Amino acid sequence: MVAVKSGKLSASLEDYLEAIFNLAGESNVAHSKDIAELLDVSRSSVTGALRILKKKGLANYRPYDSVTLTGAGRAAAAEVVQKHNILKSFLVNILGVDVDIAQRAACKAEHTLGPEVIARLLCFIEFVTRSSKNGYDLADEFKQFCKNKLQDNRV
Amino acid sequence: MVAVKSGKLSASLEDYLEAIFNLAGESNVAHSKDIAELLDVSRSSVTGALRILKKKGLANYRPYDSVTLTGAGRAAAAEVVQKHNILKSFLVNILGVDVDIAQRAACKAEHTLGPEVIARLLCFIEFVTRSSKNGYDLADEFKQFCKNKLQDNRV
DNA sequence: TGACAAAGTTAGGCAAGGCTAACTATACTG
DNA sequence: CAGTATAGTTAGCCTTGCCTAACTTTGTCA
Repeated sequence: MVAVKSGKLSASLEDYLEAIFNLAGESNVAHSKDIAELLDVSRSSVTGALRILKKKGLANYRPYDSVTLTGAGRAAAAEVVQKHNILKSFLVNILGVDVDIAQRAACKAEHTLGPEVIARLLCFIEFVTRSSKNGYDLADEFKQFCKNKLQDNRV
Repeated sequence: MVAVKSGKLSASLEDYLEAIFNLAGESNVAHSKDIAELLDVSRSSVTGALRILKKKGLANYRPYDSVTLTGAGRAAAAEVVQKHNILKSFLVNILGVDVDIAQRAACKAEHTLGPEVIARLLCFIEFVTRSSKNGYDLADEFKQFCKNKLQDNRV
């Protein structure tokens, strides 16, 4: 019974997980300092978060050492990252939202949308991809449509 | 200079505004008790929130009296409500998400998505409506596509 | 090898937002 | 009009999550 699914994680903790996941990459380890910089947070806040993640069985952490994620931690992080990517892809590739704005929006919404919504969003992306292969470029059609509309309304 | 645009509101305060707006309806007034019930929060939390909304010039509030929104408050609330409705409409009518799940998702995401994203989402809804008038029922096509997909993945 | 810089931790504090319990005001009803 | 139920408020507390300042550990290099 290693990986207790201890309830939902806060948005903040998910951010830390995501940061560690992204920083770790191949090497598998992340450093407090980099986490702090990535999340724009003080080093002491990182220390606090790591202790909580450890307690929840999501991170391997010992004072003054670098961090790795446990299996459960990696799974949880991967889920968040996946949500992020799906959201961003939808926003950029289908809605045509500016990349930076989409990035920021995805960073927030990734914590609020449940699996049902994310699954359908992913499905929708596939649907659009499929239809573009079949000769109907929905995203592009929409971009045209949207350009006029948004122009009218000065948004 | 009545309506100071005093920075962004927290998700919590937006929830209170939205609740008051929805409860007020025609009558224009809302009662603490109903706000508390709607938001599933204690009455004392409502009192605290109302004092803040008053301070921000968003609510007309006097102890032991019912609440109304100021012009600025109504505008801010309407914006949140609009985001909510756009999101919910997208989730239900295009993605085919279950109504209750969509409702809950919209309640959260309404606080995190900026005007650029919302504007495009609205535009997308119009786009889909338009194309259905032109004989291509995109939402329905997607529902078919999705049904198979999601079945396969047991989501 | 020892001194210094960089990384990490600890202590203490703050703000937001929620809670319960106890109190006050209001309003309804006999 | 008195008494009680209901609505609203206040006081005091808790949790989350962040901060700064001061301290400790680690690692590097002269």
